Amino acid sequence: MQNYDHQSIEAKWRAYWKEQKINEVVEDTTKPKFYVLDMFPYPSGAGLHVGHPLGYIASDIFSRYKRLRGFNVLHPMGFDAFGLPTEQYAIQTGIHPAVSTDKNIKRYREQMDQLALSYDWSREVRTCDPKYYKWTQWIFTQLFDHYYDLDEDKAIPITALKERFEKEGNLKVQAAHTHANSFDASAWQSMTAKEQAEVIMDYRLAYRKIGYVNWCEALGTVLANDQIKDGLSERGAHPVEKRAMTQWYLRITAYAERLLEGLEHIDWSDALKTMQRNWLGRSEGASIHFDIKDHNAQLEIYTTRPDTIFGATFMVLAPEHPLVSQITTGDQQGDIDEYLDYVKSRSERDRQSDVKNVTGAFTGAYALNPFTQVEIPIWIAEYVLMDYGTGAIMAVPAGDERDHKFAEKFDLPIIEIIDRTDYPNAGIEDKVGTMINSDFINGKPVLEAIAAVCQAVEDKNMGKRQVNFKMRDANFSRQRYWGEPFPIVYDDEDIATALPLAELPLTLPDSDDFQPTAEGASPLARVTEWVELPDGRRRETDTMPAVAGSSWYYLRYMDPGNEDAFASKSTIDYWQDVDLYIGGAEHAVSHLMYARFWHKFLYDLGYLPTDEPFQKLINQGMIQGVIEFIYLKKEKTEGQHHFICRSMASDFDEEELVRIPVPIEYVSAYGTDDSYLTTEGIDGFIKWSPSYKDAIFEIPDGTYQKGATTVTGNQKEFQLITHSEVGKMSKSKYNVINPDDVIGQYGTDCFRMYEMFLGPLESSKPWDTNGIDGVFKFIRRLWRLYFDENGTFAIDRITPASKDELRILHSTIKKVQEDIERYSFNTCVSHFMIAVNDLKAYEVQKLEIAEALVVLISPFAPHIAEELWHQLGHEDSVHRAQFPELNEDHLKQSEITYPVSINGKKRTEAAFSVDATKEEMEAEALKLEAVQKWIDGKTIRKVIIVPGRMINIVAN
RNA sequence: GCCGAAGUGGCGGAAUUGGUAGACGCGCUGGAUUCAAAAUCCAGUUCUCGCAAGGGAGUGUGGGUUCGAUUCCCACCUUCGGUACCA
Repeated sequence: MQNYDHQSIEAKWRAYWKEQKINEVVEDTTKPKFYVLDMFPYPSGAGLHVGHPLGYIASDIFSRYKRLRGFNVLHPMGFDAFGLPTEQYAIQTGIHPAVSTDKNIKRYREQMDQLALSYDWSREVRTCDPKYYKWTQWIFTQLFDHYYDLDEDKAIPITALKERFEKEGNLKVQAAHTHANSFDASAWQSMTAKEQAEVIMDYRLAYRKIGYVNWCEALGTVLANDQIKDGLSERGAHPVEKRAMTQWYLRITAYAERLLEGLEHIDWSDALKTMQRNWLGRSEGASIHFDIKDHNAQLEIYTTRPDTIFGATFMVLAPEHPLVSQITTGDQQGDIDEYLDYVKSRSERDRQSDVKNVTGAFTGAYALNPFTQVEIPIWIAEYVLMDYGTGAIMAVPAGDERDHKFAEKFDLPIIEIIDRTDYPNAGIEDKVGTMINSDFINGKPVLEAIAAVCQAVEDKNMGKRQVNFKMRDANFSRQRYWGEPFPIVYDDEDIATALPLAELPLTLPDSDDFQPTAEGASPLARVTEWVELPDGRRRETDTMPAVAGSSWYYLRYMDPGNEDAFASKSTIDYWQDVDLYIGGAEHAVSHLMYARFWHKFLYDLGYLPTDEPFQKLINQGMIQGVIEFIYLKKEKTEGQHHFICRSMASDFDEEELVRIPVPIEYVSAYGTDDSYLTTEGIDGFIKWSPSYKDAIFEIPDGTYQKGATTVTGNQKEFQLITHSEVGKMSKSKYNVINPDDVIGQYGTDCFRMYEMFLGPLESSKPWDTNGIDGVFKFIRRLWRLYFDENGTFAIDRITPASKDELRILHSTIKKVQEDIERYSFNTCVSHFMIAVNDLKAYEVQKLEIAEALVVLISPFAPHIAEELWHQLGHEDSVHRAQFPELNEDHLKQSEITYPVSINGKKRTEAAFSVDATKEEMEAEALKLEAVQKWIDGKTIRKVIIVPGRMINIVAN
């Protein structure tokens, strides 16, 4: 009997598809479009592991399915090729990032091809390619040359803003900005060019300002907030400190409201939307001005609880607040200076790791409650952050937990302002209860009180209602080599200008020194012939972060070769936006937020027809690995490392042992509860890690050292039990499973179907090769449906399919179609198994059934489907076929078997004709022997019959 | 702490609108085929009582709604993910 030979068949069809350019797609207005996108990978040196392809396979199945349904499908892939790891690798090895990037991409490409992912590679993009980053730079120049007008609620050219300043100053301009002062037309006209440039800078959507940045000394660069974990750099776990630097920023906050609102109209998971909402962190409240006793300056605070103003017993400024130096009194100067020193000495990590500890110092100054003129002492404390709100708060110990702790520690008064006797379970920050001790709002419920105070604040000109967002403008500067250079030059007055399109791309100059300079400037600063222009101007030396290139790559796929635009109007009008986007949840905030921001910006400029880039988004789960550890005693035995069996670990205190990860190839029964090392496994481990070559390995029955066993018990085989843990697949845990190995053994079709069969796309699960045999068997069984026992292709082309065969086929069509549409690929695989198991009852398959089944399965197992399709006599590819049409008539049955329950518990079954009436069924059901037995001696209260579903008899 | 998701056999998981809980696969048990093995095929497999027929229990825990709850409501527990002095 001829068995399915995946090696030769898969290779044959991959070559055929390549030659036929079957995956290339062009705009075709006669067909509806569908855009399926994967998050493009960062090509790391490690290659793909079995976890990466999960999303790629799912999106590929969906793409192939949509093609069979007559859609013109755009399904591209590219590489997010700028970034820190490649540069770190270059620093360590001297290999130029461009060289290692090329090599890594080549490897990724091979692995992806092996998975038979139907990407149109003629559309590949790489963010590090000058032809690509020309347009990344161009979008940056557009951000630089626009500001956000709040009246128009969109981005407007800076030239229009200059004209308004010329005519009327900035008094009436409603715009997103960071400029502190107001000026009229004459003030504007009397400014120097440099002063004007500085004002304009504060309005640009891409702007420069001094900011406190996360500086990582060891990496020599600024890090974004999401590159920091627990106060240490995500990469390398180096300490991070705050440092003031002039940096480029993108004014994403201008789009905060639209980024929030847009979430209402896209089909993303609630979990993801909530994450974005939390990140945006919208809050409604009021900003209120407090006079300062004996000072001209006013103190502006932001609060979400203006109703609690009569309970404000002290004010707190952030230590960096500019007023601190002005208002501190002579006798408090010492305290304040001491506290500021303390704050400076604390790293980001200290601040985060001990939030319970309350600290602060008194300035000696007093603010005046704007309603009552009561004097309120002004303190400074770490817990108030300079870059949120106004960097200052009114502290209400009775209404805020942190304020309460602070008041207790420094013995400040606490005034109860809300009577919550009607709400015994409410917390002190809940917006329920009735105001007390609160002047004109006494007796009002909290929500009314908030409104009343807001109104009074505005009426009396003490401040205004205000909406705040937690999200900050993003730092867009990196002091690195391997990124897009900023298309910006400075003149001798340090006025920044963007390069015109004609001068783009500004290519990254070649260099072989990737270390940042001692002052923390980018390595580009060393390339003086590049930095210094002949006319005396100089270039920006920072580069853009990795998020730049990934914020718009999905648009470039529409028209990747275009040299005159990031994509032509006609291709954008055709492809519109992404219909389905699949990728990991690790990009839930930064990448997806930035892409949405850039998309909305380009929409404002009229380049895009829609204002959201990704209509449907799915986060695929992670495929985890099992990490195997062995226990090492911290204390050496007779100068030797001493490992012990897991079964002995409970005899020791936790502090006495360390867990050492072991590469999984040495472990027997890998992934099971009782995985262990044999003496061969130990030998392998020692060879791999020679520092343990003389180590002692102890099990309850004996020891193993330097190749010799001392077994005291009667155990036949030496088994050192390991400790298993599920975790991320990672090089450092030595638990990476390479898809190439699995594919080599089982074939791509099997691998694809097995990854889908593992479970729902969105849930994380550990990789387990054990189950793959089931899918492998299924594929061979599928193959055998088409061959007789002599291995000859055998299909009945004459006999029409029976009713039963048609029912099997059409129920499979129905289920597969429905399940693909709801991205439930694991259940599709089950349905295929059921179909093949059912059809096996027929010795020879009928043509009609055989053909439809091949098409149905082709998105999942493209190679075997293509082979069978050609064996069936087709010249063209199965991937150009049509999805079989569902005919519900074949699913209709003349009889339905009903479960019959008594009091909700199923007791028996009974078959009824589909057109039996309820009355007939009820009468028949009551006559059933099994029913009689259960209702004997009881009264029938009710009989419930749901047609097509079930029968329930209620009796007692 | 807050927000989100999820808890179903020995294991991965299924049950789409409240309607036969455990599809499909792994594993396991027994059998057929074979000189033997691989491969393949057949039967069984939630737990529990019982030789069987047939009972009882059962979807994290406790309650509720309903003729009927894995599904809806309330409270709690656990796990995972995100986030954190955000005023």
